[in-house]
Amino acid sequence: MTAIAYLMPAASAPAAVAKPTCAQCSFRRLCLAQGLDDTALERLDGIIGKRRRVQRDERLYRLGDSFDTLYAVHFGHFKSTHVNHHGEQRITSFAMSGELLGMNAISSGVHGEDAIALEDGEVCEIPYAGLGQLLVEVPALMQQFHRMMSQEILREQAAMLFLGNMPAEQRLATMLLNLSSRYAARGLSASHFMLRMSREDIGAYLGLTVESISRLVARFRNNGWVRVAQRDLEIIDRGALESLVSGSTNAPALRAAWARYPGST
Amino acid sequence: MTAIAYLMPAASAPAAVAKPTCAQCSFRRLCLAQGLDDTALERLDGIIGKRRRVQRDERLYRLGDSFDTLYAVHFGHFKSTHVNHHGEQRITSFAMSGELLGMNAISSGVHGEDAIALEDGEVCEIPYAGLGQLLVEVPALMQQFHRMMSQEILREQAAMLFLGNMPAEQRLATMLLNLSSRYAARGLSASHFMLRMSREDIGAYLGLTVESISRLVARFRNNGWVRVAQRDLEIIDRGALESLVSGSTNAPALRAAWARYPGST
DNA sequence: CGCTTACTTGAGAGACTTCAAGAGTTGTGG
DNA sequence: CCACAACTCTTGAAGTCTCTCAAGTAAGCG
Repeated sequence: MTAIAYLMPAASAPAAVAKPTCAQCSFRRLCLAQGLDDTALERLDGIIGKRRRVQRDERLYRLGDSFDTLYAVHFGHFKSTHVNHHGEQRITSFAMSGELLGMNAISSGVHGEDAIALEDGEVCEIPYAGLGQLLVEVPALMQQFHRMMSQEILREQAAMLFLGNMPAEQRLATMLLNLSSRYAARGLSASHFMLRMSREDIGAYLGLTVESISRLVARFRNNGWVRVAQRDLEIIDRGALESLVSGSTNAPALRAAWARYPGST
Repeated sequence: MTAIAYLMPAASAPAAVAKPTCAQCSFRRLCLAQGLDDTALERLDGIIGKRRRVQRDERLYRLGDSFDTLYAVHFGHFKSTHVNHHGEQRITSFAMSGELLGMNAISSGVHGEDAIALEDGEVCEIPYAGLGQLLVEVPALMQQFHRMMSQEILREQAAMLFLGNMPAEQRLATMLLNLSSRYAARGLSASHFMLRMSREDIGAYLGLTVESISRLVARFRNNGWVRVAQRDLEIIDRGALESLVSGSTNAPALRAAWARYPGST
């Protein structure tokens, strides 16, 4: 699993982690801890149950599980999936370091999807009850929590826009640029990264078939826009991808939406 | 504008409204006020700026407007729209009584869409700063606010699922059933209601063209599933619509998602 | 090294869109 | 109250994009 190294900064790499804290975490400014002072950070650490290791393909929670804790991704990637009668999988989001999983279960108290690890990873367990208590006492934390919920709404809306609107080429370009900016926000390369998900997963997210994704990737490569070897992807001609996205159907809205996405540059 | 009467209960009908309060509001249990005791209700009323009348086609806010207040729909319908370079409109949601508008602007402080009245209506202005203050003091209100944000995420996800997945027929059926259950939750008929939006708006929401919507509506009518005269719609064969939605691609997830939607029966 | 899983590529079919008119409604001014 | 204009909606025919079906190839894993 060398792939993990891509998203695991040196600081948090050691196999035997002492007792990680939000204060030390390199993804602090992308997460709930954003904008908190030292005292507040300590209190947040206080309610975080534990850092939980998860293996590839392990489910963080399943459809129907009762909700009582939010998960902040420490490292690794996750997908949120729905499965239909035909056994087909549809993915509503991919989560990476600093992002929160489970917020959509607050209203009902029950998870409406599966959260599955795309690779070995680690999450911070944040008991929702404890968080609620802390929000009242730490206004900055409440503000940040609301920002993150709001951002999640924006994300889904941006996804709605491209699913309902864009031709396949633009959907893929949009996704690649989105991944790129999120990696950049994490101090990683914006132009060269590993796709953590299969072609099938990409299709399940973009509303396309595996075959279409495969053909699109080939086209992007043939056009000289990207260099691809399996899941290793390098963006060669970012401008081409950008103009593909923005020259088209509803680009302004989309770009505006993605621009507000956590981690965009 | 006789159409308004459909969503304006007798209690709130008088032209000269004295001083409406959350306590009196018939949509209380669908809105932020849900679960609050009398004292809390009064405090919520205290921060609500005013009830603002809006006319058909009026914009509650526009793309780029700075965000400082949330809007609760008192009566009337609204659409949230994005416009692209080509002048095409895409709709991310339709809002009706008791639903909150503007939550997606919390993260950036700027509205990323236009909210447009589909008919004359009224909204309650909820200053976000004041609300933040009150959330700290009224735990039940904070809980309810989080539930509403969470529900909004679920809504967009459900929309994502059908946009990326379902053929046109199922999208329309899903939307009609969703409207139906939301009206039912408001004490209105689940089987007979007015479509507040144009065919074009429906298309802009479902990711289809006006022509497709028109053909679909005709097909539904010819199949004896609905009776339609302009925007007056009556569901004749609910079972047919339901089996269309659930017999298909990703029904379970979708139904689960819609089931958690505010107002589902 | 063989098996399973993931990805690629081709050809034909189907669904929705686009383009083009035409019909029905609604609103307005004489 | 009617007539005309402006929308909104409907319907048809051709075109396009993506899917489905069907192999075939490459990679990962025991």
